[in-house]
Amino acid sequence: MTIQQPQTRIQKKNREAILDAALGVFSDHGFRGATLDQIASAAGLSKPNVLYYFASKEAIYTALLSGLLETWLDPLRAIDPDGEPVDEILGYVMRKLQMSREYPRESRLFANEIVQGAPRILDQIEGPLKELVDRTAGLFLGWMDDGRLARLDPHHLVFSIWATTQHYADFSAQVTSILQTEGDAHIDQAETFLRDFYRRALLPDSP
Amino acid sequence: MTIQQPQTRIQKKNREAILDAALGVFSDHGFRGATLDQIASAAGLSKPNVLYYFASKEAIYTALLSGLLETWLDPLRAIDPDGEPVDEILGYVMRKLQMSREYPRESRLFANEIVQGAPRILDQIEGPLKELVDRTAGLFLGWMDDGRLARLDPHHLVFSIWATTQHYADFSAQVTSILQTEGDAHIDQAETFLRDFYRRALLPDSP
Amino acid sequence: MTIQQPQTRIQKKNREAILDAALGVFSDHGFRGATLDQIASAAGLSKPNVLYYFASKEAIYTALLSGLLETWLDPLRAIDPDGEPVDEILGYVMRKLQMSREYPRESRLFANEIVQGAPRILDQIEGPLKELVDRTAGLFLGWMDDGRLARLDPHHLVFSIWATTQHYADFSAQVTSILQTEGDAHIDQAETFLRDFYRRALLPDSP
Amino acid sequence: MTIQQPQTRIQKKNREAILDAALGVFSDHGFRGATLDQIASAAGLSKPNVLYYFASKEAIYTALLSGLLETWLDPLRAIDPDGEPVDEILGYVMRKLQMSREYPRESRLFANEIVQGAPRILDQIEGPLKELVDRTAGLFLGWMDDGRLARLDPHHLVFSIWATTQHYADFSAQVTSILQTEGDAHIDQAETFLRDFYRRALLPDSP
DNA sequence: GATGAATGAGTCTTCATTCAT
DNA sequence: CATGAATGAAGACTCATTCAT
Repeated sequence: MTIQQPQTRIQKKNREAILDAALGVFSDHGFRGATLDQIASAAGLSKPNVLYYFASKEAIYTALLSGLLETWLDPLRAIDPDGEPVDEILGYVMRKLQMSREYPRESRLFANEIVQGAPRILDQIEGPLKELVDRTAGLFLGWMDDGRLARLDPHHLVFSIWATTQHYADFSAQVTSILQTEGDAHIDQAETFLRDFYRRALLPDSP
Repeated sequence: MTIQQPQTRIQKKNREAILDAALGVFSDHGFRGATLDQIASAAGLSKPNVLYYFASKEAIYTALLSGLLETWLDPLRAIDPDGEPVDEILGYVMRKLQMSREYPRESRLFANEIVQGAPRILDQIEGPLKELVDRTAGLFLGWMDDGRLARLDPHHLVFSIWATTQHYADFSAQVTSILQTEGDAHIDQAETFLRDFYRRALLPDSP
Repeated sequence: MTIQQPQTRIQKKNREAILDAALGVFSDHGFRGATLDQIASAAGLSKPNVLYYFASKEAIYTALLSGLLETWLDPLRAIDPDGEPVDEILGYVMRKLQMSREYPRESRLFANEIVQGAPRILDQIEGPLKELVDRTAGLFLGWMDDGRLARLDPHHLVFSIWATTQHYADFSAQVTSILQTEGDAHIDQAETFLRDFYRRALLPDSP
Repeated sequence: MTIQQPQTRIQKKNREAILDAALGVFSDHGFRGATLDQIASAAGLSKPNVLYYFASKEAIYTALLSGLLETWLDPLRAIDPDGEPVDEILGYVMRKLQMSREYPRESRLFANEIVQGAPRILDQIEGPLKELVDRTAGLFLGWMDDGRLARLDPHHLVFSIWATTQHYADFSAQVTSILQTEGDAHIDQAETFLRDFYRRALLPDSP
C-alpha cells in the first residue's frame, strides 16, 4: 500500500492530457523546439494552468521520459530464459517493431533526447537500463555457449535490434519518402524483412 | 569551366569556420536549439559578422545540409556492381561504420533533421537519394536472382545498414553509457559484430 | 447581432491606449520610423505587453488605418443630395477643415502612408473609397447639368478639397513656420479663406 | 570668384550619382525607411564608398534638401510683378503643376520631410522661404488693392496652390487609384481643372 | 483550480558606421 | 579612390515564467 497523493479525477485527467499533448509536441520538435503554448493548446488548457500541474517545461519533459522508460523496456523483460533462443529473440524483434508502429511518438521522443546527448535521461540509462541489458546479454551468452544461438557479441546484438526496429519510427520521414508508402505499409514490409534477416543471422551453424 | 563566386581567402576561411562551428552546434542541439551566439563564438566571430557571410541562421543550416549530402552518399556509390556481392555489401557496411567514427557530428546532424520530419531536406531525400537507393536495390536484386546473395528485401537491407551503423554515432550517448567504453572503443567492437552479423545474414544458402 | 470578441475592461482600455499612442508615433515618424519602444512607453506599457494585445507592429498599424478610414470618409457621406449644391460643398470643405483641426494626427497618418505609395492601404483606397468618390462625382455632375454649380471636373474638385484642407494638418510645420502663428490660428484664417475661395470657384455664372 | 573645392570629374559624377540615387530612395521610403544599402546599390557604388563622399546618411539627406530648395522656389520667383495678375498666378499654378509632373520625387521628398514636422529643414523654411512668400503676398495684396485680383488672403492663396498642385505628386498613389489612370494622365486632367478653377476664384468681380 | 495580464531574458536580424588594405 | 571585412547599437519578436484575482 503506497501513500497516494490526493488527486481528484479532474487533476488526473488534466495531467494525462498535458503529458499526451507534450508527447506529441516534444517528439515533433525536440525539447527546445517545443513551446508551452503548443502543449497548452494541444491539451486544451491555458498556459498558466499547465504550469499549475507541472512546475516547468522541463518538469513536463522529465515526467514524460521517466514515465515512459518502464514501458519502453517491457519487451526486453518479456524474453523468456526458458524459451527457444532464436524464437525468443525473433519475438523480441517483433515486439520492438510493433512498438515502432504503435508508439512512434515515444520512440522519437527518446531518439531526440539521445541524439542530443541524453542530457536529461543519462542517469536512468546508466542505471536500470544498463543493468537490464547486461542481464539479457548474459542470457544470450549462455544460449551461445549451449550452441543454440549463433555466436555474436550479445550487447551489440541488442543494439542492432534497437537500431533496426526503431529506425522505422525515428526515421520514418526518410523511409516513407524513399519507399513512397503510405501509413503503416513500410512496417508491414519491415516485419517480413526483419524476421528473415534475424533468423539467418541468429541460427547457429549446424554442427 | 564553371563560374566561380569571387571568394577571397579570408572569405573562404571564415565561411568554413562558420560551417564547422555550425556543424558542432546544430548536431548537438538541433536547428531550434542552436543559437547564432553559440555558432559565432565557436567560430571566433561576432554574431553580425556571421550574418555577413550567411544571410540567416537557416541559410547556414541548409548550406551545411546540402554541402554534406553528397559526401554522405559516397559510400553507397562506391559499391562495385562487378564485385563479389557479399564482400561489396560488407565493404559498404564498413565504410558506413567508418563514417560514424570519423563524422559523428554529420551523422547526428542528419539524424536530428530526419527525426523531426526532415522539414528542410525532404526534397533532397525524395530526389537524388531515392534514386540512388532504388538503383542500388536493383543491383542487389540481380545478385539475389543469380543466387549470389541471400534473398531479402533490398530496400530494407539498405535501411538496416543505415540503422545499425549510424546508431553508433547517433545514439553513442546510450551505447557508451551501457558499454562503459571510452572514445572509439564501441565502434571497434561494432566492427567485428557487424562483419559477422551481416556475413551470416547475407551468405546465400548452399544449394 | 454580431459575435463579440470577449473583451474585458482592461483589454479594451489597453488596446485603446496602444492605438492612441501608436497614432501619435506613427503620424510623427511614419511606419518605419516608429518603434515599438516609443509606442509602448507612450502607452505606459512594456514592449512585450504591447505585443500581447497586437500580434506585431504592422498589426497595430493596419488596425489603426482601417479603424480610422470609416471616420475619415464620414464628411463625404454627409453631403446631402437634396441640399443647395454650393452650400453642401462649402459645408463639406468646412467639415474637412474641422477634421484637420481636431484630428491632425489622423491626417498625417494617412499622408505618411499615401506619400510612400500607400503600400498597406491601397486595397481599401481602390475599393470603398473609389466607389464613394465616384458616387459623389456623379452627384456633382448632376448639379452642374442643372446649372446649380460651376462646371468643373468633379473628381478633381474633390481632390482639391482634400488637398487644401488636409494641407493645414499635414504641412502644418511649414504653414505655421511661414505664418508665425500659434496653435490653431492658421486654421481660423484658412476657414475664411477657403469659404471665400470655394464660393467664388463654385458659384455658377449667372445666365 | 569663389574658392573651388578641388573636385575631379569622377568625384563630381559620383556625388551626383549618389544624390540622384538618394532622391529616389528617400522619396520612396522617407529618411528612416531608406537604407544606405539601397542608396549605394542604386548609385552603383559600395556602401563605404558612398560614405567617402558624404559623411553620413544624414549628410546625404540634408545635402539633397538644401540643394533642391532653390530649384523648388524658382517658380515662385518667376512671377512678374509687372504682369497681368490673374495670368501671372495661373502661370505659377501651371509651373508648379509641371514640377509635380517632372519632379515628383523631389515633391515627395519635401512632403515626407514636412509631414514629419520638417525636423531637418525647418531653419530653411523659416528663413528664405518665409521671406519669399511674404514678399509675394505683398505683391498679391497690391494687385487686390488695385482691383485686379479677387480679394483673398494672399498667404493662404499660396498655400492652396502648393496644396492643389503638389497633391498630384505627393498623393499620386491615391489619385491614380481612384481615377484608374496610367502615367501622367491624371496631371493632364488636373491642368484643365486647375486653370478653370483658379481663373474663377481669382478674377475680380466686375465693378 | 483556472486564467487574463504582464514581463525579463533572450534570439534573430538590420543597419549606419568604422577599420584595414 | 575603392572595397572587403567587421561591429555596436538597436529593433522586432518569442517564450518560459510570474502575478493577481
